[in-house]
Amino acid sequence: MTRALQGHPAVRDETRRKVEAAARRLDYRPDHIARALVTRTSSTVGMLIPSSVDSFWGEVAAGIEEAASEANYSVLFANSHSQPKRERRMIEVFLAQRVAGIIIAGAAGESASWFCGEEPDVPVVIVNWDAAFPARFVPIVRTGSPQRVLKAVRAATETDASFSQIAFDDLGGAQQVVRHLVSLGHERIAFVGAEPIRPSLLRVLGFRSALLEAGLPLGAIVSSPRSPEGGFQATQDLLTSPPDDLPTAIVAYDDATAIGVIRAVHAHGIDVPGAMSVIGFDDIEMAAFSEPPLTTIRQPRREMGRMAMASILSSIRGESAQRSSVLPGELVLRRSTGPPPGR
Amino acid sequence: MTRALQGHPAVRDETRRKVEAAARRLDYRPDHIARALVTRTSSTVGMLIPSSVDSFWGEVAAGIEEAASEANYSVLFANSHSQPKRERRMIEVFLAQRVAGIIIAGAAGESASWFCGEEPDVPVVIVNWDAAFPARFVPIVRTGSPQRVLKAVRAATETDASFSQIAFDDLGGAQQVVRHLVSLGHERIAFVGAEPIRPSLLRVLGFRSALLEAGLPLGAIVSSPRSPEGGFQATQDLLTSPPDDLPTAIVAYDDATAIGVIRAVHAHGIDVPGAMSVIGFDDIEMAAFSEPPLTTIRQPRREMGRMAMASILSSIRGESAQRSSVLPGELVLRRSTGPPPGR
DNA sequence: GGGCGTCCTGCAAGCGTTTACACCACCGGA
DNA sequence: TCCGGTGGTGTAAACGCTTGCAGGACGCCC
Repeated sequence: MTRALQGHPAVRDETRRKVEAAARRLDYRPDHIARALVTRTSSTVGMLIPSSVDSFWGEVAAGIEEAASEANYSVLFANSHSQPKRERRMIEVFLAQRVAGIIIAGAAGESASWFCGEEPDVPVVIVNWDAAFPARFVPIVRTGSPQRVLKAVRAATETDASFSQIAFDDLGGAQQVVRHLVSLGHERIAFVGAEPIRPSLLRVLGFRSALLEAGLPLGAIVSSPRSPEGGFQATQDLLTSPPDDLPTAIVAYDDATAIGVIRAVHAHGIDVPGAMSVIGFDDIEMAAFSEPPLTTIRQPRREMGRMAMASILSSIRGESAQRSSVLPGELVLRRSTGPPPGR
Repeated sequence: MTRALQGHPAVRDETRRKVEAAARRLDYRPDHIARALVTRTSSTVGMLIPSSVDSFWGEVAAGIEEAASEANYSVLFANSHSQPKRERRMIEVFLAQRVAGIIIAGAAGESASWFCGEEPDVPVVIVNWDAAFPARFVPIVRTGSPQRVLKAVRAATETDASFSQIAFDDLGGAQQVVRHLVSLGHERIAFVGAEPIRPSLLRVLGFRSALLEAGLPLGAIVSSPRSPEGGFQATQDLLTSPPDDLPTAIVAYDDATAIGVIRAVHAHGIDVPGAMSVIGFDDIEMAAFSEPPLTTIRQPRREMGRMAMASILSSIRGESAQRSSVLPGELVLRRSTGPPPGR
C-alpha cells in the first residue's frame, strides 16, 4: 500500500488509484518520524545562526530555508548567540534529532573538531567562520608580513575533510574598498574596528595589502568592538591626532561600526563625505538609511545560505562536494564616500 | 538500561553508574526519532514566520527559540512569505514531522480552519494574525461605526477552541499615538498606510476613536502599501491638499512607511518635526537611525515569541491555556514628533 | 494442458526507543 | 521453614514505516 503512494513503478494504475482514494478518505499523512527511523535519515537539517534578530543572518537563514524547502527538507533552527558553548550544545541536540546535515553560520568555535568531535557522522558546512583568535593576533596582523599572517589565519580555520566552508571574501572585499578610496584620491586611510576574529583579521590584511599595492603609507588601525558605540569611541580617539595626521577616509569593520564612525566624525564638526569619507561592510538594512547613506560592500547573504544547503545536499548524495567556496562581495556606492578635500 | 540514563527512581546507583560508563564508552546518544515514534510526541515545534530577513520577525523567532530551548524543545523553521498557500503547505510538512505544536506568526490565512482543517491534532498558536480582508473593508473602516467595524474584524479573526492567539494591541497602540500628538497640541492629524489587513484596520480604528475622544475632526486616511515607497507616494499625494487643510502630524501604519513619509515631507521642504510630526509603529532597527530618529510604538516582540511557546507548552501539558492575549505597546519618544508650528 | 516467466501484491522483519509486566533475589514476619 | 512483599532487573510488544521475499494470477510457449 505504501508503495502505491511513493510512486513505485511496479504497481498497477488501478491499484494506485484505489489506494490513493482510501488515503484521501482517511486523510492519511505518512509519518516522517517512522520513516526516518527505518531509513536512518531524516530529511531535516540543523541550522545554527548567531542571532535571528540580525537581518544579516536572517537573510542567510532565508537562503538556507529556500533551498531546503525546494529539496523537500525541513530545517531545525537555533540561535548560537556566537557562544561556542551554545554552538556545541545545539549541535548535540541536532545530532540527537538525527539531522541529515548541519549548517553552522557565523561559527564561533575555534576549530573544526570543536563542533562535533573528531568524526561527525553527518555533513557539516560552516558559513562565514567567525573564529576568535588570541588577542595577541591583532598587533601581529598590523605589523607581521601579510603572507605569514594569512597563513596563520588560514591554518587556524582550515576544515578537515569532513567539513565544508562557504565564506565571504573578506580579504578581497577590503582590497576593493581601499582601491575605491584610492581611486577617489585618498592617501591617508584609517581602519576602525579591528578585533581578534577571523573576518576582522582578514579585512585588516586586505586593507594593508591594498595600501601597499597603491604605494601608500599604512594608516592607523584602531581596535574596537563592532557596534555603533564601539565605532564612535574608537573614532573619537582617532580624531584627537594632530590635524596633519588625520586620515581623509575611514574604513570601518562593518556597517554598524561605520554608523558610529560617522556619528563621531559629525560630532567633531567634520562633513561626510566632504571632509571625510567613511565606508562600511555588509550592506545591512540601516546602511541605506544612515545620513549620509553608506557606501559599503554587500555580501551575497542569501546566496551563501543557498550554497550551504546545496553543499549539504550533495554530501548527502555522496557526491564529493567542493570543500570550500569564497564568495566575492559587491561594492555598493552611496553617498558616504567622495574625493578628499582639496581635490 | 535505558531507565538508568533517564533517572528512573527504581534503579540501583551501582547499576546506573555502570550503564552510564558503558554509554559514554560507546558514545551513545539516545535517538529522538525512535523515542518520538513510540511516545507519539516529538519535542519539536513548528514555527512559521513571514520572513526571517525582517528583524521584527527575527526577534519574535528569537523569543520562540529561547523559550523552546529552555524547555528542551527544538524548533522547525520556515518562511511563509505571507502567502496563505505556503502557510498551508508548511503546516502540512510540520504535521508530517509530527511536531508537538505549531506557531504561526504574521499569519496571512483567512480563517482558523484554513490552517489545519477543522480539527488540528496539535496545539496551534497564532502570533499577530495579519489576516487580509476584502478591499471593500478599507472605506468601511473609515466611515462605519467603530463598534460595527470592530465587531466585524474580531469576528473574522476569532479563533475556535483549538487555537490560541497572541496579538499586539493595534487599536490601543494607535490610540496612544494619537493621544501623544494631541497632548503636543496637534489638531489636524492624518493616517498614511491603510490596507485591508487586520492590524491596519485596527490601527485606523484606534486612530479614529482617539480623535473622536479628543473632540477633533477625522483627518485624512490614505491607503498605501506598507513600505518606504508606499509611504512616499501616498504622502506626495496628501501634500497636494490646499495648505490650510494640511495636517500638522502624520501617523504612519508602520516604521517602514513612516520613513517614506518623512522623505516625502522633506522633499516638499517641510521640516520634521518643526512643521510636521511623523510617528510610526514597531520600533524597527532603522527607526533609531532615520533622520530625525523616529518616535514610534514598540511591540514586545521577543515577549510575544516567548508567550507563544509558553502557550504551546501549557497546551501540551493539558492545561487549558489562555485562549488569547493582547499585549500593549510602548511609546518610544524620539525626535520626529514635536508641537505643531505656531505653538 | 503443463511448465515457466512476468507482474503485481501481501507479508513480515526490523529500525531504536518506551513501558507494562514478569521474574528473581532477598528480607522480615509468622 | 515458609510465605508475602519489596526493590531491582530482564523481556517483549508496540509505534508506523521500508524493503526484501514469498507467492498468486495470468499469459505464453512448447
